[in-house]
Amino acid sequence: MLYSKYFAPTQKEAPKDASIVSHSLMLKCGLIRQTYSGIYIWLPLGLKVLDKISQIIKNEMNKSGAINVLMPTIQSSDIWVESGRYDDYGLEMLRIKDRHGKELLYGPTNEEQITQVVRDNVKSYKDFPMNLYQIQWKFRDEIRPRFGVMRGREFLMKDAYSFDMNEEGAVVSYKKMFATYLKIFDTLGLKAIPMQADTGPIGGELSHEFMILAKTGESEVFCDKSILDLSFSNKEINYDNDIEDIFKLYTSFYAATDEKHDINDTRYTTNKDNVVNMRGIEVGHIFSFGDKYSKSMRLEILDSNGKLVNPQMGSYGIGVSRLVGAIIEANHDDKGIIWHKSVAPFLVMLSNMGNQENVVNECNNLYKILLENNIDVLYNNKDESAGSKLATADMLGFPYQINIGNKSLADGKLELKNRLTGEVIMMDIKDTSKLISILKS
RNA sequence: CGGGGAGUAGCGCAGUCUGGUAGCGCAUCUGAUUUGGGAUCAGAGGGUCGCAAGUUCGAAUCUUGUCUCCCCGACCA
Repeated sequence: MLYSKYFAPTQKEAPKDASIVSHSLMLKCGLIRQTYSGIYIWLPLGLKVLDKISQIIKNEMNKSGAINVLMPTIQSSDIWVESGRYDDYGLEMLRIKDRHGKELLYGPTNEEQITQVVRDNVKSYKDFPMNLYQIQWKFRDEIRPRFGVMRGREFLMKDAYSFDMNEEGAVVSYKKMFATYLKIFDTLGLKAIPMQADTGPIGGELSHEFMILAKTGESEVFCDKSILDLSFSNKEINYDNDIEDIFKLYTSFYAATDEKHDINDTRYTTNKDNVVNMRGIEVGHIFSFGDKYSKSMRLEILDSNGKLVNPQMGSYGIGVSRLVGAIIEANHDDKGIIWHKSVAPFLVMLSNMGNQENVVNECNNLYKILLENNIDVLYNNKDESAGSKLATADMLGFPYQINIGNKSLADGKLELKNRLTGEVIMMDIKDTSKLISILKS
């Protein structure tokens, strides 16, 4: 992609409204623009990140056996009346009337909707266990939206819902998601720590929040330092064998949110000195809440004895749009964003460090070769100063930067810079196969 | 909702106290010279000063009302 033909409105100075670094960088780098309080336009660069995160989540969810669906953003109030939450949910729920006076709402979550779908279409225990998920926009009319996309009112969320015939099954489904989440965050290059959490208005008992430790985090958390040393090490999960071990390992350490902090927990009392009090950004939350909705909404399934039972359910959320902010919050320096390869909007920023004919020709050539090799490259061919191009490249923070200028060309070289490590390699400009193998590694 | 701050060009700001024909930096456009850490010169475009009413010969500036945004708190992916 040619930077001059792309739509990435960057700016040197961030709007004064941005109070935290990720928000500021998202505005400066042209990822988002705000339209109203807590509501954002996703510009091309930001949308690319959103899509990449979504794709990673889908891949891992699919591997776990979950099935992708898509439910509408607008829901009927009827099912919420049925579950009893229409009155409970309060002002956070955006209520709308259509032309017939029918009461609708912009979904803040989808337990009711999914329960209805399963109720209307599943009759037998043979279809269970079942886990349905979607990635869809939600709206919660937050009291105070803030921190950019970290607490927007409209936000993109992955929400999954599991259905089991009994509690044992529900626990297995829960642990599956527990492991899947670890894998997802690991793939995104994040250390998200599962912590015992409050269940909130959704209700239930088994509940973990996945927290990214960051100074700007909204919640106070307590966690055993040792859990930070655990590495998921990119391995694939064997869903038949690994689930229990993974769950046991991660829950053997003390980790809890503020509300669940329990100084009498043995994991805490025996290991007090190792437990640190920090702040965290909640990027995922999993619940198991039994028959709360299956009962109130009369979802009944025939078991193997021919008896009708209310299935055990769980719900599992990941804040997809929030993750963009959280990832930046966790990965940046004073020059800009440092994207992890898995979610970087582009892999490479190619810059011509001069407008001399030979420099431009070499850059054009290399650009063509990179495209032919399916390298996701943004080519900054703008007529601006070399310093400006370098600063832009650092700010946008793609994993690699390739710079070609008279200086490097004098030796027939190009400069390959790793944004994360800062390491710079001078490479023979003709040795494109070596370059491509590095970029693809 | 309580407490605090702010609305002037795309972004950052000055001007408001003390009313007198709206300014600076960055960005944008044209031309030239440039290109290894946010270039230089010359020129250009861009504003109903958040909105409304009032006071006044005259309002960005004073008065009243109103809307919006941001920060701290209660709520949450």
